[in-house]
Amino acid sequence: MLPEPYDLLPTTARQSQTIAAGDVLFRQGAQTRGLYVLKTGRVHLERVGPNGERLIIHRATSGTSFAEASVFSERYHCDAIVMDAGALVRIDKSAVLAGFANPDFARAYGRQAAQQVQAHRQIMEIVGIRRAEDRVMAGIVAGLLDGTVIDFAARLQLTHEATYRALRALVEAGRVNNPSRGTYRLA
Amino acid sequence: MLPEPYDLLPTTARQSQTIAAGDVLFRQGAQTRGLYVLKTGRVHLERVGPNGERLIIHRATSGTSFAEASVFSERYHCDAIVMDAGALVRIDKSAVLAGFANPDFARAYGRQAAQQVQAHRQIMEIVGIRRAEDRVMAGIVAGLLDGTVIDFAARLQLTHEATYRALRALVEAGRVNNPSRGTYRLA
DNA sequence: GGCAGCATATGATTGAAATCATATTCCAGA
DNA sequence: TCTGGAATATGATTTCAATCATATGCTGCC
Repeated sequence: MLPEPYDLLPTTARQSQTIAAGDVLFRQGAQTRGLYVLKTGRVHLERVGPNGERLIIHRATSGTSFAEASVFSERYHCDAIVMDAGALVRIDKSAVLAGFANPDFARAYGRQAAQQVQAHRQIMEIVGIRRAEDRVMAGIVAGLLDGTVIDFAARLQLTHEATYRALRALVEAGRVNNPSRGTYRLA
Repeated sequence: MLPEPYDLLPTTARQSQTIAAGDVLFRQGAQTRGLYVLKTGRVHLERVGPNGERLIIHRATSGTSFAEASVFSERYHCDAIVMDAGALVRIDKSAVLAGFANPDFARAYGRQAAQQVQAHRQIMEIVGIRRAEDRVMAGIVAGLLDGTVIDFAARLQLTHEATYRALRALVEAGRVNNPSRGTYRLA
């Protein structure tokens, strides 16, 4: 099943496909066809700067959508390159645009987008905290430590080593519990 | 005038007010009334963690909206505290929800939100670059250096000193031009 | 015109996270 | 059951951005 809000669009709007490493989904300047929901694999969005510098705009991971803004644009403004093989669903631009005439879809879209913006703002606030220990603490308070410590570290823009050290310091300070190897929660 | 997409809502949905430092716009747990567009001043959104830790969720600045997700929620999930005096417009939750029945508003909302998500993702990618010089270069390529260097540094989550040094290094490496004091562009 | 405040700019020092290295535990799968 | 890979964990060293300090140019305003 597709994640919200795209599950509300007609099934005819979806095109599933498998992707192989190195595949190019679209290129900067190409006519937009729609957005993508990545089921598995990894996709990088890259833009080439005026002087040829390659700049990674976004790394899409399993279960997330990307190129949403292309729905409102004539041309893609970056390249989409498959890093790891997987599968995805393309969702037609026209179906999304038409979907906004359906208040249920529109509200679901709005809710989803607003929550995503909120989450991004919060992560950016947390990433702005300089001290690794404070950053890790804030990350835990924000509930960002759900999967592995390594994933958590990546979200915090810290190395996993620095994150492990900060976690240990927090445990030693009694601010965090470490009931078992690899699990941490607020004290 | 209100920024997109809220300019499309009936004027009856807006309530302007001035705000003083220390004012509390809403508290965590309070019934949601709507979102806010900040005209001038500064507002912090803060959440209190389970053990009483104060965590800044977001710093709203002039010309931006905040608490958009409250429209889809019964209760505010954070406190909104005025840091610097200014003025804002509150936009009724019910008017926004009703607005989604208008495809023009819905699409404008969708476009605005999608672009914001895109911008956030890009900034997060850039902030993830470790070397100050590379980060500053990426920031310039992304067009983030429009205002002052100090603002630019804040967006990059760097100190302005580190940013000035990186800029000078880039100028010396011939990758960036510094036509006049305080102005930098790609070489 | 002079002063206050801010952005720009750079030097010196410090500190903390990155990096490099290594060991252990856990789990999946041959 | 053995093996390989990944996550967890921590030590040693290095690097580079933060911090502290200071100077200058620019602008607004009294």
